[in-house]
Amino acid sequence: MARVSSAERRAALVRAALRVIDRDGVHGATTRAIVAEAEMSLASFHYAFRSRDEMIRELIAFVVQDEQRVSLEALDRDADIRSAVRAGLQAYFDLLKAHPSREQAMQELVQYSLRTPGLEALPLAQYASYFHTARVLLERGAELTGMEWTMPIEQLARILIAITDGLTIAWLADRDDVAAGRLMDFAADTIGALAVEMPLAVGMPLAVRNADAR
Amino acid sequence: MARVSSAERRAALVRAALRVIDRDGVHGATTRAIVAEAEMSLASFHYAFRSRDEMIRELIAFVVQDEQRVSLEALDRDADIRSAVRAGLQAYFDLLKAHPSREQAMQELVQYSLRTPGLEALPLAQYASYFHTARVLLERGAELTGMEWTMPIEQLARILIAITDGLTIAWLADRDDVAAGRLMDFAADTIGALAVEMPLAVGMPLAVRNADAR
DNA sequence: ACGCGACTGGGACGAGTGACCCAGAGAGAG
DNA sequence: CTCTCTCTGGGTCACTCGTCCCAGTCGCGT
Repeated sequence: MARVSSAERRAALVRAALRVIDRDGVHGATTRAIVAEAEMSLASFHYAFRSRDEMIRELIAFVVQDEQRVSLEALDRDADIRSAVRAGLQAYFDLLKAHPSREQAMQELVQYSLRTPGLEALPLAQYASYFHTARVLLERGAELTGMEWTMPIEQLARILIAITDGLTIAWLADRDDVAAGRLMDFAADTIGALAVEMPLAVGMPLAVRNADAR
Repeated sequence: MARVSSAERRAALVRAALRVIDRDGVHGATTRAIVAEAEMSLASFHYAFRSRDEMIRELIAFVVQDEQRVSLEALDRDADIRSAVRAGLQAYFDLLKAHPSREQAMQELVQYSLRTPGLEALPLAQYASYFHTARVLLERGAELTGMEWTMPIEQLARILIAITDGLTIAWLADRDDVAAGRLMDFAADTIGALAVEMPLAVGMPLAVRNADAR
């Protein structure tokens, strides 16, 4: 094995652990499975990390940051807010269909953290990040379509995350694409109905504003 | 240990396993932990069950049946459908607050089954049962308040379950009672708005037509 | 070029794990 | 009462787990 810095090794181990978790679940992410995936020796693991939990902690931080990045990139700019929300949900759902075990792993990580002494605080941060991301998405979506929300955006963000989570679990259980589609339709209709046209600013017609919003 | 029938022993072990899972999670439900909780010997476990997985299988069947019973008993008969839905959600949320780890365990069981060869089909049955229960609750709720649903009840049931699951995960992560309350308010408003007064009718043509529409 | 210290590989340890086995206890049938 | 068959207790097996140790190695600064 080539000699690399401890920091690089930590990152490589976290990436390898993610692949293992994706494939075999959190339970299957043993130190041996991880170092095998990373093609390292067991000793390298404990040279880079004090313990497995320390690695899990770093892994969760990485995942949270990564999810935030991905979903912010996926923001769609559709004609109306209802379509924008629907497209956003569809984008997530396509991701779920493409990598079901990855999304399942995210939920497993929450469960695992909640059960593991010393890691109880991580889910709080994880969900704070989710809510923040949802909030940013909703804000940008409204901005791009010239609308504004009639409900505090924190509440909207929580609704969106709840529906996304619920959609995920149910779909993982029964893989019913049609039902998932209907659920997303409903969510988009409902959330879309909570936006109203932004009052016209002085000297700024709607068409212009829409054009600028790109 | 007293001599009891194999069937009783199976039931006792399942109940003990549920207590262990409630306390320590699915991961902590080892055969030894379960027999210790049930105050039996390890041999009794493998006399009653061929394997741990066989016990888990029976446990999930028991849990699904039990949840259905409990939620059907909790049906409230409030003045209007919106309040009825809100009260139902609150009843569930109170249960969640009283036994957080039990609801977490239910989700862990889904994740575990999805990851365990031979148990992949169980979540499908579990969610079919959830949807059925939600459906019955919605039907009875509408009936008691003299309303009828303007959306196919299967879709409504899935919405209700999704929101409940999403509510559960988020609350388990951040324990924000106020936000959970607002989410339930929103769900009740939204779902309540999908019911209309049942037309008084000799022979009730609309209701009959709706019933046929299945 | 060379020594030092960061890094690696293989092996080992102790605690658990699910599964299994067998001698024997004891309740119920005859 | 005695026989039979279900059920029990304790012990054991093979295996996996996280963690640790130590001899050796190789890059880097001097």
